[in-house]
Amino acid sequence: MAKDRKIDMVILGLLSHENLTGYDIKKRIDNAIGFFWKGSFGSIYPSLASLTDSGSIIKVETPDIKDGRERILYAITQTGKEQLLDWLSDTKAVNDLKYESLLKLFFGGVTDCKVSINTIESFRSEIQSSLSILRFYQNNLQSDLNNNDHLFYYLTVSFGVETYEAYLRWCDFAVKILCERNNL
Amino acid sequence: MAKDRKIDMVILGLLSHENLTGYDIKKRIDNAIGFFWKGSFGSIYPSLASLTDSGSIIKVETPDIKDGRERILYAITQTGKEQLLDWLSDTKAVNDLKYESLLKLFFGGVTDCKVSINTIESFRSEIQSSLSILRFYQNNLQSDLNNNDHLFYYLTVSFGVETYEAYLRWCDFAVKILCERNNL
DNA sequence: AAAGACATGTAAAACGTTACATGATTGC
DNA sequence: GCAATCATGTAACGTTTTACATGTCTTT
Repeated sequence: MAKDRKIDMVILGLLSHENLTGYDIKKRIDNAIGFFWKGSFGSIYPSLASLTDSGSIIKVETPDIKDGRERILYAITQTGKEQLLDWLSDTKAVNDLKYESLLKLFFGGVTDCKVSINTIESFRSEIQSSLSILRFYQNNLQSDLNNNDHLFYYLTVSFGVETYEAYLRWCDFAVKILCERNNL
Repeated sequence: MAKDRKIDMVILGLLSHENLTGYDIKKRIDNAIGFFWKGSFGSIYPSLASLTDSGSIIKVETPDIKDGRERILYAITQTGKEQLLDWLSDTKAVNDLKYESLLKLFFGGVTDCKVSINTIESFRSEIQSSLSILRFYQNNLQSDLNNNDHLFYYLTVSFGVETYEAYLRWCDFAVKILCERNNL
């Protein structure tokens, strides 16, 4: 047990706030932590099954099954909480970047400079739209930092804002250098 | 063919600069692009084999085999160059972050605030040591930006410096907020 | 003599995504 | 009525890491 599959920890973490269905969990991942963590149904449902088997979470009855729609609500158990706390208190963490845009830029020397500029511009516009969303969240969260959950959400969103702003500064810098270089 | 396996593109890109062995490629990945891309021998050697099969690269003779050590030098072919250029000119790129430190922080509400501060401090020291190395590279590269390869290397390293500095600013900010909150 | 770097490669395991399969409900 | 969303789940596929296996050369 305790293979420490990361998706397990994500689910335990989310369930430590509130009871959720698999579908809810997917939405939470996409909305709240999507900019630094991903998760698909294909990994969520199997994880829910194995966490249930190991007693880290349990299925709870939904008192208001108003429709014929299947809906399985999960709750974290004491075992699950302990597992989560163990993971949280371990300072070692894997932080991994896979930036294909940078990879393309790194090899930009073999091709026309405009290709690299396109790569950067494409990256920039992607970041810009994500940044707008993050700023929106940041503003909303800022107004209620006394709520402990909001505080931690706010801190991670602030990480996103700070780094995305840095990305944009770098985009300006890189494009400027490339243009100067090629008299564009 | 042309499954566009990313490791294939990394190898083609590196070979577009100079002929290399699998072992060399591993070192280049670790040193030059390690902060935003990873690769292991277990993916490099199979990729070299399949790229050779598809005619994207070829084995070249090493004229100075001075020792009994096995050493296979690879070179990129015209086919390989075209493949690389196709990939480079495609603006769509997958940029993926997996930050376990942020994940832990996000769930920090369930545990003692000091645990979260430890997580951040651990992240900070990791970033700090990487940043020193990146700054060292940045300075070295800056002195010879007329070399085109150096220019693109410099740009990616600058990305690292800019973002790592942003990370550190955020660490200060986050720790400060958490301390204020808990009168630490 | 031993440790560590050089050098190639394979096999197993882990992990995750994509696509598929199924079906109900809600909003337009 | 139709599209979108809600909702769960499986299977195939692909990629990558880890560990193993083997052997040489260089430095201490």
